[in-house]
Order: sequence, then structure tokens, then C-alpha cells
Amino acid sequence: MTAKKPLDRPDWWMDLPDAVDSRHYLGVRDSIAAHIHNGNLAEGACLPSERQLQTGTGAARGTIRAALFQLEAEGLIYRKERSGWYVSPPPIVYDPTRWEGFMSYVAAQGRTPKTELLDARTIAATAELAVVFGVDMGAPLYEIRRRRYIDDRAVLVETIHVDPRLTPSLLEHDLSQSLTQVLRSHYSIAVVRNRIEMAPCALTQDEAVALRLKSGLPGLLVKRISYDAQGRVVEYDLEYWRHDALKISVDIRVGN
Amino acid sequence: MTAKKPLDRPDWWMDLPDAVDSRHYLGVRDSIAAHIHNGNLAEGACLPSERQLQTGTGAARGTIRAALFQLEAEGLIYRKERSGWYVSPPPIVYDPTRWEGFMSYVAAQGRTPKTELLDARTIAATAELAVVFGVDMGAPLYEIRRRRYIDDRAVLVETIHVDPRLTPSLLEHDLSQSLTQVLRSHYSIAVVRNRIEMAPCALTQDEAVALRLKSGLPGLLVKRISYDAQGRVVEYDLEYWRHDALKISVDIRVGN
DNA sequence: AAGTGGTCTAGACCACGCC
DNA sequence: GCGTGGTCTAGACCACTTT
Repeated sequence: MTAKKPLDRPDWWMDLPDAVDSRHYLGVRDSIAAHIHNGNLAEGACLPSERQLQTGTGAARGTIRAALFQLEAEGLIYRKERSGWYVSPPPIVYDPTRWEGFMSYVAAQGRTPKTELLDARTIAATAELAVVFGVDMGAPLYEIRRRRYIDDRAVLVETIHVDPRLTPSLLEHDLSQSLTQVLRSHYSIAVVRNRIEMAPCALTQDEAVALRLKSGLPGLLVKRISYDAQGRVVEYDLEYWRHDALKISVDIRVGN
Repeated sequence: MTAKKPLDRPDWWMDLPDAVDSRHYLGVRDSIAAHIHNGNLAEGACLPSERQLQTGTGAARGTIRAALFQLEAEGLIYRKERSGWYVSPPPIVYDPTRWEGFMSYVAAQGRTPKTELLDARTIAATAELAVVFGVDMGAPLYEIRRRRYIDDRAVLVETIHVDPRLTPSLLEHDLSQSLTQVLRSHYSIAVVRNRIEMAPCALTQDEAVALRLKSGLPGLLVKRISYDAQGRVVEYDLEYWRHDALKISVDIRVGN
């Protein structure tokens, strides 16, 4: 009689520190959070379905969902569209002052980075790009779109623009590896200055689809412009991150 | 007959670029967003009430709210508990590598900073604090709680810890001003190094109340440890920001 | 085909801000 | 005391993922 009970919550579900009112969404939230913290729900694990979570609580599905949204905003869980809710892995720590690329700093934290090339082509500079690169509108630029993973979970999509005058035939190289690497080894270009901006944003259609997220979910936009020793723009990168995948850490000496 | 129509939306409401399906929450979202961008809803303005937004659309209140939550996550609007929804002011730009305090960088961006002292006292070091300051557990530390405003909107609450051995009688000074300033002018302490961490978080009861927000809303946690020339911890600061009030910008030269 | 989340409706009552 | 948002119920149907 230990047969599967597909429509019930798992057996351990009631092992809570109890004392939470699971008719209220914050109570439901606390109860799920407790299961995450005590290890019943491990990192990456799939939560019981929303309808399963209802059973026994007398709560409406809307109440359960309110709790799940809450946990999502806190970064504890995330969802795969129409598949389920999962426990979030810990965020990667990003230090904008250290200039190593994604591949190195993810690996340095014991995680597994992966890059997937989505698209690489030559485009005509838009007004905005023309300003950034100091070229005429319509001038040719390389545009590279990539998706990057940590431990096989897609965490960001990026669009990189590069000036072909600095890096002729760039697109012929392997772009699913560290671009920093390619620039250094094939073009002897070293980045000496970075301008970085980060702000919360909403993921639009394109990014959301690429990350397999629901369009409109909050994300983090990281904009980076890299310059070489001559002050030329080497790389203009727009990264759209899942909001729960990144944590910023900076260690700086104050000039003075 | 231009009397107030308290249960209707404002007259300009229908001047949309239309073509949005306002029975769906993303349509409602787009329509409100359009009003914000075209200036019908100015910065700081109060939106029509949820029930007013329903009128004429045939949408349920839940649908309207879904749209409002969406805009909130994107940082376009915020709410005051049980008072209403408001258009967010632009975020302040924070550059962790420049070491001026809150008062200076807010003012430098043409906004009006304000600091309010909530509490200042001597406490016994907890285990965590003892590690940070390299003192014994139970050793005395100053604890300062402040709330800070931009243009009269509360944007963060912070808890600062300071070692009294470095700054004896600190609590007797005016703590509603720049602490950086006080440390420099009264104790000749200069910060030469900062360690900063930032991560999304949920605002707990205390912080939420202090910011007049709903408990559990997403926020941004900024943790800062400042060191003097001798490597001593000068200040340990935990700041809880409204998630929409801050944007990060860094400009760095790469050492090498 | 079954199960999941995604969305929506149409009510209801409550706690609190504001006047 | 009125209006606001805050919460909740109890359905329903859809679009997609998964098996």
C-alpha cells in the first residue's frame, strides 16, 4: 500500500515546524520556505504541483499561487513554464571590478558554465550603436547573440556588438567560448576599462523565450562597454539575467 | 456638469495608442505603461483606483491587479499600503567604486536626500558581528538604525555597526547627517577600502514597516564593510533598499 | 492523453489610510 | 465613515509540457 499517491503531497510534507496558518498565503509561503531550508526540498528539486499543495489546506489555488509568487520574488524558487516550480540554486557572485569573463568566474565558484551561440552576423549600426562606437549610422558592426548556462540552467541571454575594424573576421572564430579569450589571443586586444550598468528590468518576449521564462518576469539588465588602451570601444554587451541568478560583490580600494 | 466623477477613470484615459486588449492583464499593463510614458501619468502621480481601472474594460479586479503587480516588478509603479498606486521616480545611480556617502551622491544627481535617525545604542556583539569586527562575542558595539529618503520618499533603512574603540562617544554626535563626514571630521578616520555585496531579497516585517511597504515585497540588500588604512573595520552597514530606487553603475580601469 | 501552470471571472470580507 | 488596497474563495477554460 505504499503505492504512489499522485494527487497528494509527499509524505514528509506535514513534518513542518508547524504553527503556521496555511490558509493564508504568507503561511503557505513560510511552510514551503521551511521545507526548502530543512532540506526536504533540495536545490533544483521540483515542488509538488499547485493543486497538490492545496490538498488538505482548504486554500484556494489563488492563495497557493500568491505564496509561490512571493517565493519567486525572493529568489527561493523559480518556474519552468507549464512544467512546474523548482528550488533555486544559489546565485553566482559577480564582481564587476575583476575582469574575467563569465566562463572563468562561474568556474571559479565551482559551477559549470556553458555558452551557446544563438546568432552571429553583420548588421548596420543603429542610431544608438553609432553613438556608442563613434561610427556613422549604418556602418557595419558584428552582432552576436548568445545564451549562457550555469549547471545547465539558462541564466542569461546577451547581445554583443563589436566593431569589425578592430576585429576583422571575428565571426569566423568559435564564438561559443570566452570572447575575452578570442580577442586576446587572435587580435591581441586587451580590455583596460569597463563601464557597467545594472538595473532591474522586465524580460521582454525575446529574452523570456530564450530563457524559457514567462515574458514579463523581472530580470536584471547588465550593460557593459569595454575599452582598449586607446579608448576604443572593444565590446558593447547587453546581458539579460534571470533575477535570481546573480549577486554582486565588489572589493575596492578608495582612490585618495 | 464638469462635476467630479469619482468612480470613473480620468477623461484622458481613453487617449491611448489603443490596439491593446484590455481584457488581458498584459494589455492592461501596456495601457497603463503607455500613460506613464506619454506623460498622462506623471512621476509621483497617483493612479486611478483598481476599481476605477476596471470600469468599462469588463476585466475582473484580479486581472487589473495582475497588471499592477507586473508594473511594480518592473519598477514603473509602487504602492503605498492601502493608499494607492503611484508612478515611480527614476532610480538613483549608485557607483560602489566612488566613495562618497548617500548624502553626496543623491545630491549630485539633483535629488534631495534626507536621513532620519531611528535608533542609536550600544549593544553586545553577536556571533556574526564578532567575526566581522574581530572582537569577542558580547563586546560592546554601537548600533545605529536610520531611514533615508530621496525627495521625501523613504528608499532605504539601514543598520550600521561601529566599533567604539575606534570612535568613542560616537552616539553623542549628530547621526542624522553623513556618517562619513562625522568619522572624518571628529575622528580623522578615512575609509580606504570597501567591501560591498548586493543581492535581491524580500523585505521582512521590520524593514517593510519602516519603508511603509507591504512586508515580503522584493527589495535590494546592500551590505558594506569599510576599512581604514590599518585594515580595521570602520563601519559595517546593512542597507535594505526598495528594489526600484537603485541602479548600479561602475566605471573601472582593469588593473593589468 | 494527462497533468501542469497561466489566466480569468465574480463575487466577498477585512484592515487600514485619509478626511 | 468612506474608499483604498489586501486577501480569499470557487469555480472555469486554455496552452503548453510531459509521458
